Amino acid sequence: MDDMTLTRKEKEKIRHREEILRASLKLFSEKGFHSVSMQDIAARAEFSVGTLYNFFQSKEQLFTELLNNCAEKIYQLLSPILESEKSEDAKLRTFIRAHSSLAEDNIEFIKLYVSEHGNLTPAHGYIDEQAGKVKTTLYTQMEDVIASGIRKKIFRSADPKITAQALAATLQSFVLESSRDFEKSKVEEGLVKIEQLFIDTLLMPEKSGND
Amino acid sequence: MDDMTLTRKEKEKIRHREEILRASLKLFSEKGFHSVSMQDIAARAEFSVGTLYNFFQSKEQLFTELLNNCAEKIYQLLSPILESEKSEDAKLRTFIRAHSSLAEDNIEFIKLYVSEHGNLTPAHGYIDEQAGKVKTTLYTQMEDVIASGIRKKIFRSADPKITAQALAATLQSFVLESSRDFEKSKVEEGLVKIEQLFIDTLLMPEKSGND
Amino acid sequence: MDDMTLTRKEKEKIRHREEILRASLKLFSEKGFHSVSMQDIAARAEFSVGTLYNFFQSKEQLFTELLNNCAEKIYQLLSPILESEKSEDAKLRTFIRAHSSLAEDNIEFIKLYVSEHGNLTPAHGYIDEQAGKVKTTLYTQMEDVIASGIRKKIFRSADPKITAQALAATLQSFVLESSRDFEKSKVEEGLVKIEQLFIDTLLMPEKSGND
Amino acid sequence: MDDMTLTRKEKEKIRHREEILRASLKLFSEKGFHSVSMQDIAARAEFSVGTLYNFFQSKEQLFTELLNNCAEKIYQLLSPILESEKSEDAKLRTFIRAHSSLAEDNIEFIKLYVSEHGNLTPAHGYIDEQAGKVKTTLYTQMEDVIASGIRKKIFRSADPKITAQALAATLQSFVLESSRDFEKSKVEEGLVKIEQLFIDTLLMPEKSGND
DNA sequence: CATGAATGAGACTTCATTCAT
DNA sequence: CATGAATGAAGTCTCATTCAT
Repeated sequence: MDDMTLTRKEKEKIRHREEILRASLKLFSEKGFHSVSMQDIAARAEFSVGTLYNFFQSKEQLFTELLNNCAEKIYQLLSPILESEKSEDAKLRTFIRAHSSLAEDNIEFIKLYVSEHGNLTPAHGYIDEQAGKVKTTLYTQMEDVIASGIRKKIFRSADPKITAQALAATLQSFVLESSRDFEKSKVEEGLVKIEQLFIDTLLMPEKSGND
Repeated sequence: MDDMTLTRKEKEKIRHREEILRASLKLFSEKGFHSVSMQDIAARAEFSVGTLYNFFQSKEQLFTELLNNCAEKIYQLLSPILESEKSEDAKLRTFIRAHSSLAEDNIEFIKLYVSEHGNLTPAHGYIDEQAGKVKTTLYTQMEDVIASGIRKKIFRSADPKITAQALAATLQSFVLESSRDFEKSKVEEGLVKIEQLFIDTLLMPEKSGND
Repeated sequence: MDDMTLTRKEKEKIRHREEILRASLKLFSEKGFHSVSMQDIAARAEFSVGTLYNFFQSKEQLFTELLNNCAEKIYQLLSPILESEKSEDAKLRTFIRAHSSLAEDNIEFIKLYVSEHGNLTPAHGYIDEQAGKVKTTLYTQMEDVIASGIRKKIFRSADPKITAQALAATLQSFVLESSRDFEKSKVEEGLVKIEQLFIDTLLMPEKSGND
Repeated sequence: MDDMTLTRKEKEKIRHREEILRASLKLFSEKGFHSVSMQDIAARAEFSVGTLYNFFQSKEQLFTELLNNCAEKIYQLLSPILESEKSEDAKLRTFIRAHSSLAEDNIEFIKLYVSEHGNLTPAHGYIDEQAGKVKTTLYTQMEDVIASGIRKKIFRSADPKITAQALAATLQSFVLESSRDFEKSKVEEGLVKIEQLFIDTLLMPEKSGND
């Protein structure tokens, strides 16, 4: 019982913390970092301002936490796909299609990420390591998959780095656009086209019969 | 004489306005909209705060003006290329390579545009019509060129909309990255690779000479 | 047994109270009243904030209590010296030398006392009666000793009040300075000089052996 | 005329700055640094809070400025006395008596200085150089005067450092006490007694007939 | 049109205090 | 008596904007 009491309190604390994070995410993704005040967050989370500071050292730290969560979720979704045991073209196809659920589940995360992307660019000094590392890691993994596919003659010769960047940029642009008014079927349709555009043209000509 | 005096005054007025815009652009592109104060701009432009308000109604309007200029310049550079009389593949190749000088000359514009891209998204209500229109127009023109190329069997079959978006996203991502520390030869090298990636693979197989 | 339990509990209560006071003293003397939060004290005392309020009505009351303890300790040390049966000059010499151990043992008390001396001046309304009374009492006792010494022709004629104030001010200034980095031998050396300065010159000329 | 206009504006600015300083001094000396808010100062100075920050970078800097002024004024009053061409005993007598006008004119300065003396002690890291330097300089000058007097056999042998410290502490204590309710005649009376206590007893016995 | 001192709303953050457990 | 999460008033400081000169 004593144990339970303790657990209950701790559970509450975690729940409260998550409520704050949820409220923050919503607001930040809607209006951007600078246009949301701690008072706004407090009001939306139905806590007092002071309580926010019992959980997070500062507004910036709260935002960073959010970014980290975002990056981590995306990483957990996408990285395993690129690290799987499938063939290179299958990996990339799955990778592309995974952006559908990513767009569906994490619209706010994506908005958040993009909403302050400018100000969080290395150029301005900000950007937290975690988010940056995730991005770099995913890019590298994409490159590796493409390079590996080329070595195995699954793909025709191309620059892996640029190809990875192009695919990533396209997907990001598409997902962001989709997040404006999400519609599952349309998104999947678009992703199929991206798949065709990138993967089919990458495949070696002799590898006929794709789709 | 009265006429001359007026003209001289007016010229000066225009020059002052441009000086303010130049100072603003520099600062906004360096630190982002919210981290630059009107006092900062006044100091950099070597005018008083009051003078800024003689030229622009508000900080936001000044920023919007800047965005418009940015969009307009980019439009003036890129649109003629897509509207020219060359063949579709030549247009796209030129279009892509034009991003080199774009990156060189308008690094600040680009940083500016991206730096507040999030907060200026339709979702937030901001974004000025002009900049939005430019983007839409360019996209449409790209689509048209691609569609036209496909119709003429210069390009193989592909979704023009998605292809345009992919190319645009890739170029934007690349130019932005290049703007961190610009180096002409590297940028051109990269653009050639983008050209290969997109154009060469779009070309009909019988069009020989693609890798 | 009930009695024992109660006593044990009460002993613990007192111990807890003293632990809080000890932690407070340390912090207040280091950083001053306004730069120490109840949270700081709670952390250092290894109690919760709420517990602090079970012992003390408010932060100010806690501080006042500390001042009282401080004054009381000093009083217990110094007053008996002035009230002893020795000759007047011996009393003053002992009084002066006692400031060595006072500086040694109560550096924190002294820092505390001085650290907020300004804000606790009658002019500001604060200062607790106890501490004020102690000061007044000691001053009066010093005066009395000096006056008595003069009456007995041990000391030459001088204004007892001013002399007492001068001696007190000098000692306070010296002890405070010593508390910055205490070194026993240096302190004692200084006190000897103060003794020479004040007592030897107070002694009647026929009292030989003064310098 | 153009010149006059400029001067008028600048004079106004200086006047405003001084008004803020005056208001701050009053409040700080009454309640101490931490118990006075910038709002308080703004209200008393009849300016807005923002205006305060047009003149001073921070609350602390405003306070420091005040301390500097204080220290400088005291230095300008006292240092010349110790540096004058008079005999050593005359210098010290004049020095002591000068504390009368010091107490009269600068009660607030003194309260200010003492009001936060604790928190501005080196121990806490604060204290501005200027004020510290003034104190050190005056102490050194006092020491020099005393040492010189001893060398010239005007004063009998004594430790110059401790004697200087004792005199300074006594005067400070006395002036502070006097500042509670200033009464010129009483203050001068007290200073005469301090003079007798310190100077007369310092004089060589054979130098009879003083006072 | 130029100036820049003045404004004051509003942002972030701290902390003494309370209260339910 | 112990706990510590929650509170919210209050403090410092910033900055877009105004207006008298």
